[in-house]
Amino acid sequence: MSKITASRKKRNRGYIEGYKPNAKTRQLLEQAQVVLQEYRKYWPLTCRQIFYRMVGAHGYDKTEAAYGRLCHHLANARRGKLIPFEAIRDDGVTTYSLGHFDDRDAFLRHVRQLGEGYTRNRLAAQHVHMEVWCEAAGMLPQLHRVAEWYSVPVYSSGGFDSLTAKKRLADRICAMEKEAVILHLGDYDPSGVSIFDSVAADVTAFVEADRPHGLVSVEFERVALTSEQVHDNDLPTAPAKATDSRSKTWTGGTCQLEALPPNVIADILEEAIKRRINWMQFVEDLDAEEQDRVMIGGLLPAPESMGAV
DNA sequence: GTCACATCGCACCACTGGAA
DNA sequence: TTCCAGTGGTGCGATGTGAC
Repeated sequence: MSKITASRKKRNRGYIEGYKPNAKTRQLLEQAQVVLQEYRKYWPLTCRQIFYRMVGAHGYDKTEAAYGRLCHHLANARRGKLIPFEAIRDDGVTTYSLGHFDDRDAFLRHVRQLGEGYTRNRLAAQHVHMEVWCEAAGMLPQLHRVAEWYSVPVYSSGGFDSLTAKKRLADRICAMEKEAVILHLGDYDPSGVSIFDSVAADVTAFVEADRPHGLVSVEFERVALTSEQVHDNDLPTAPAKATDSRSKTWTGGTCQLEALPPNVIADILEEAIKRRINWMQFVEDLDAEEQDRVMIGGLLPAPESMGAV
């Protein structure tokens, strides 16, 4: 019978108690903490965003090895409680939540909360339907915070490549029976631009084939990242990979979306949404929403009927 | 020569695990 | 602590293969 022996070094599991990084790592983590504090409002940041801010603000090496090193230390620092878990987003988890309740009172409380937080779909009466699609799934929470006020849904382009997702998008647009605008945020590189163009062509073809009438159309707007934004923000670029077949027709450098500071991305997106909004209609909807909320409040179960809340 | 289909290597991202 | 190779799922363009 073989004897199981402990390996020379065990991988970190759970929290790292008494985490004491060496001086060089400590300096790296301090820089990361500065970036996290600077953009506290935009948490959670992705590792890529922290990386690019460190490249820009602290002269950190812009290499894949340096990025890997940073990810490694950020993971340890979170296990070591030096950096809060909620500061960084690195998950790709898909969740199926259950619409189940502990008991009747829990259900009634839920209904009351829903009513109190009632929000109208502020896009429903607009002449144009909008959606935001982003290549980096980790940035969705930041983009959602901007788009939520306008009832603009945010999607990850992880599924943008999928034929099913493209058909579903076309179906949604046809069902809306009005103009649609897809605001896209992605890297400035041959693959990113090529995928954007092919998706735009594919969805447009589906919409044109299936639309109920000629007023239904779709426009794809590349909100970020553009060559102008790379230039205007003096972003760090890298040459296009020679191994990528699409690089042959590409001129100039490439740049990751995360190289743009979170506040700049938020401003760019908000400006793109605002440009399409009919403000008179928007204000009318806000007024109607308030009236709806009062009316719904009167229909909700009284707090005393739900036991202790 | 043309077409359809298959295959290949690549991109994306945040790790993970093993070795040094 | 650092480095390297690998993982997951999908679509891209380029190239190869076979049928007509």
